[in-house]
Amino acid sequence: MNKPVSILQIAQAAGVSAATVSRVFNQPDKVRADTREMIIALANQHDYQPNSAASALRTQRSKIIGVMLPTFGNPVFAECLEGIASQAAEQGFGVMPVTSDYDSERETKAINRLLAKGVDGMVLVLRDPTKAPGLSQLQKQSVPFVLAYNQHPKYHCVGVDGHSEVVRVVERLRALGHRKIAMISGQLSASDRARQRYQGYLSGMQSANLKPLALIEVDFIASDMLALASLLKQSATKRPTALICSNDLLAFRSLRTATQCGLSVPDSLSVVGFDGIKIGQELSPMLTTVIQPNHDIGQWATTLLIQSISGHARTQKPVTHNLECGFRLGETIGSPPTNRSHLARDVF
Amino acid sequence: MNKPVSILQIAQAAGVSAATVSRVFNQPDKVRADTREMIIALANQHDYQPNSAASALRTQRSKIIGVMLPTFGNPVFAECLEGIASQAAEQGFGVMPVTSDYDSERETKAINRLLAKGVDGMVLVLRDPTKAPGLSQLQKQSVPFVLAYNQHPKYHCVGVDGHSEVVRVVERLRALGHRKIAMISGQLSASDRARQRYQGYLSGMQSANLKPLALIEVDFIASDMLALASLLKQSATKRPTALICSNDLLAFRSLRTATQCGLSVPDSLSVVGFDGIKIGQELSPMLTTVIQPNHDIGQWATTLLIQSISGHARTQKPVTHNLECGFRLGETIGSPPTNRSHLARDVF
DNA sequence: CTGTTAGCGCTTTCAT
DNA sequence: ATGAAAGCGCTAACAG
Repeated sequence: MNKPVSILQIAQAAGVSAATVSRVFNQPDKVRADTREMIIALANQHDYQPNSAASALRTQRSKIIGVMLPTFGNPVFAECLEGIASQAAEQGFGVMPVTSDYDSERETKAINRLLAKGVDGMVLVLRDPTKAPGLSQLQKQSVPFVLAYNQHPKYHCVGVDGHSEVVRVVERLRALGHRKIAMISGQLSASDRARQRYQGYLSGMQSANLKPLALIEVDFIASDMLALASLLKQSATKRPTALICSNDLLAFRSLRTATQCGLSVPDSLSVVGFDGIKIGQELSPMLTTVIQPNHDIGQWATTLLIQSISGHARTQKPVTHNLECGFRLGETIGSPPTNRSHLARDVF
Repeated sequence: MNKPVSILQIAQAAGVSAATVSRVFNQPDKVRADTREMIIALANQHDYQPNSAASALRTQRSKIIGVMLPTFGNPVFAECLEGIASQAAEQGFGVMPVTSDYDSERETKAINRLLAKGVDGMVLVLRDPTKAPGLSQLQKQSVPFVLAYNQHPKYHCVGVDGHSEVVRVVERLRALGHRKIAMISGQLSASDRARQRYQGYLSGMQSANLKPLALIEVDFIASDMLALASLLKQSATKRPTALICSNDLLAFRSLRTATQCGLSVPDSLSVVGFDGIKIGQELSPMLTTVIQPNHDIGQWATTLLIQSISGHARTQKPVTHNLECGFRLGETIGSPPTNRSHLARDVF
């Protein structure tokens, strides 16, 4: 239980005052080169590290960024967190993440825990930015924050334009010849992302001059894909030929459901995901999906946040960054079965 | 930029000393009930939160736990982190995670960053506990730590007994009739977990009176599964009938490789994973795998760590907890193809 | 049960 | 370029 070295010991060993040692770490140019190097050498030699609590107390900055995500289990957020953490580390910040499990009440509690830990700012992935009580708390205490994957004109946001991405997916499917394109989503009420993607589906269908089909809304937690199953069990002329999934996890489930219904992908059903989580490309068939730049979203959000914290452009206007998505052309989409080939298959 | 309320303001508002307010938060029973409640009311009313930096400075405890993982992207560690974070939160601790990306040098740097942030202790997932330079640093500064998923007699460890779990897998496969059972793994040199599992394979084969096949060692980062592919392309009588994968990610790849080689699973090849990541059960075929209690591993490690931090049983002997694994009987294993059915297929 | 007192280690004017 | 001094907000003896 040996005590760590303090700035004073280094100062004494160097024959200077504590102030000088402090400057070496915080404003190196204000110290003559040779003294600086001597002090650095001494510091290394003694394993000296400035005490973060003392520095935080004095400067009123913890150099810690709070992060709230729905869960670490979804690779989307895990990758995002990686982006946040690496960018933060680069700038000398640590990261303190908490999860809300997609639950509004927990969001509020989580934000408060972060606040109690004295974070300098937060990156938040909210269920719904229009009704998040925690935010007012942040504003009252004027703690900077940036939303990730959310959209809201009044706050800093970093994410993707889910709307137009889904429009493009519809276009692609249309180009392949699909006309009966359905969408499956988690509960729309549970996230603005899901709503945005669904809106994209509607617009896309309209632009493509196709009739949108009823949304298949499933409880994300429960693994019941019954609605989809009963849809897929309809005759080939009635069921959709393509399915747009609001996220990759749902796409995996849909793939499995299709298999269980005896439909082969992509011959009898095309499936497209949204998220681009890496595991999708390891599977057979490889998932076709919209690839979100999760890591970059985290990085950008962090950069933006640290700018806010540092006070550059204070009382700045809210900024929204929508990053470009990629597209993985996997093995789960193809042309829709024609009547002929369909009949042929039945005969066979 | 309104200043947060300090303990002094609450004290004045309540007509007591700062010490009393402090006691309300730290040793509530030492304060008369009515004064305590009055103070709590006042604190809430003013949104008072004890300043964590000040408290950390004074007590020399940050109430933050450092966590080092290879990556957040692997659901195994993401789930573990969730366990750590929830347990930590329960005990009033925050968590500060960093990733090492399976790289020894980064491990050392990451540990130092955590140290610089003044964490009270760490949960570590190391590449190899026998040669981790960072650990000596921790011991020198007597910062408590617990290893997760690693095994080492000299340190606190929480994990699973990969050895005997794999032995059991071999037994299962043997019971199904398999005799040519191969194992595929990431680089053994890259983790003691991989080595432990491989040893389990060897023991298991020996006990089952089977001849172990050469380990298929793949570079985990590169996606080359060539070695496996060439093995699977051999004639049915030469190639293995079952494949034990050292982790689930490898299992997914193996499944894909098998498909690409024209082998159907489980008819022509049985595949077993290790990890039990959740997505495995959403796929078709559902992955058969050993389920590690990742969340519990995180929880236990954290509990143990906080005990060490709190100084209960100081200079205690190192403890190792190996938690029980589960088993998911998915759709990727079955009896090996018999000669008869094999010939039949060839003829067809 | 409550108050007084003395710092925890660092940063930052303000001098020199 | 460097030093002296004050104090960030809180907690833990020690008194009473």
